[in-house]
Amino acid sequence: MSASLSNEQRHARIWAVIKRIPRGRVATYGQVAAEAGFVKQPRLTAQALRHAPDTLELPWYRVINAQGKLSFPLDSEAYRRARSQLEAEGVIFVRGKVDFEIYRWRPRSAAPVLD
DNA sequence: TGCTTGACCGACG
DNA sequence: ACGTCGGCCAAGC
Repeated sequence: MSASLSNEQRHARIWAVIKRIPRGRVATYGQVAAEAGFVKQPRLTAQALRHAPDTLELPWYRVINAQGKLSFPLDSEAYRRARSQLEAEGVIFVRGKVDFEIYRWRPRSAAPVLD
């Protein structure tokens, strides 16, 4: 990816991807980063989320880690809010984990490859 | 400027 | 099913 991209631009691209995650689906930090053009940089997604203004009203709770779990302490307010939001959208947790086979967001490829 | 810290991830033991 | 380790890279101090 371009190295001359400002962090603000990076965050903006990541926020744009997060906004595309539909109700009742989830995406991993790594998936979001890759979708935004930053392969193998899941931490950029975490960072973009930390810096996201509330006014954006991002569906932050739809971004979970690659283990299918929420990246918050079980006893935290963030965990409770994210989990109840997801459950309200129909996402089922089994032993604290979400089943990617069912709930993973599968965006349509923007550039279909034909051979 | 250099070192530590993350809302992370995949490989390995 | 864990815990550890290295890779990753911007922020904060």
